[in-house]
Amino acid sequence: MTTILHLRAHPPFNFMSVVNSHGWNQLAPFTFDEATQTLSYVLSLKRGRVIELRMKESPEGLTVETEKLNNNEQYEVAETVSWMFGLESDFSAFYAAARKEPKLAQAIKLARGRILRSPTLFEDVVKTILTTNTSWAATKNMNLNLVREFGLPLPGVSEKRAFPKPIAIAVSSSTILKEKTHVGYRAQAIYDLAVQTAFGALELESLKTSALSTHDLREELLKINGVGPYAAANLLLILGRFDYIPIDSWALKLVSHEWHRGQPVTAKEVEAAFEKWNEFKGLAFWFWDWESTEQENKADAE
DNA sequence: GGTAGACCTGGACGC
DNA sequence: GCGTCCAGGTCTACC
Repeated sequence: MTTILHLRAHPPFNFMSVVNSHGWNQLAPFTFDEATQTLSYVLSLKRGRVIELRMKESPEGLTVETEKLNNNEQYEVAETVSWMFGLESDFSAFYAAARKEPKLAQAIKLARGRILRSPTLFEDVVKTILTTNTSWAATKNMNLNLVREFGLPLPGVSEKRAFPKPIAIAVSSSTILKEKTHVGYRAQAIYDLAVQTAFGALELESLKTSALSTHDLREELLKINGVGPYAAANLLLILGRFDYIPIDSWALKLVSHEWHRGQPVTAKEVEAAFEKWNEFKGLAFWFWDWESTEQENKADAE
């Protein structure tokens, strides 16, 4: 027996634009099946039951197929998936501002703007820390180790596991975390975050609906060990605040090729390039059509 | 406020 | 197969 939930999205909505909004779909416990265009996620419900969600596009939003659920569980899953996909988000103001910018035409056409989230901010902060100072391959590996070693298994399918609850990491130690997951020096930051979250010293999840200004919210994120300017900006994007740009080495390269003929640029020059987009700065950067510039450069070189 | 160096993993490369 | 080098953000100490 299965349960199928039909969830409506604030239009316009494009399922694949959310799935491909960043690399989260490649990080456990997410998996994406190209053949069926299905995004799966192993979810640990509040009462501890572990289920697998299989999400697909539908005419009005998306459908979620999972094991047979009771009414409370159905409500929890609907709320969780709505948060993960930002189903209630409205990007009309961004699209209006972007209408005259050819480099954002694709963003409007494909209803880009939503950024795939994890069910909890704890998971998104941990994953963001795992993206810092390393390659994408190492990020995927460290995250997979974390899920394998500390996540609860899906009943009957032990190789599929949910993302670890903070308490699962908090009752361990940073040394064990480091040994088992190969997260290196990041172990202390992840362990501290798990302890603070598990024992109530840090109300991380409340930041999802915080009334703080973006500046103050950023300050709160920067207080987390392991979260610097790049990670904070990335997390703000996930939280639906777009006033900051996550400037990493890749961002410097993109801006360098877009406006500075490949010459080295600084973070300030990246900021300056998107200054006019104000509260949509992060969105304009994230969904800018960088590819067309790369193609133009290639054509010029030939 | 700006800069240098340490932190750790994994991929690329040379032998 | 092994060793070396390098890329990648954050933090801390120092100027």
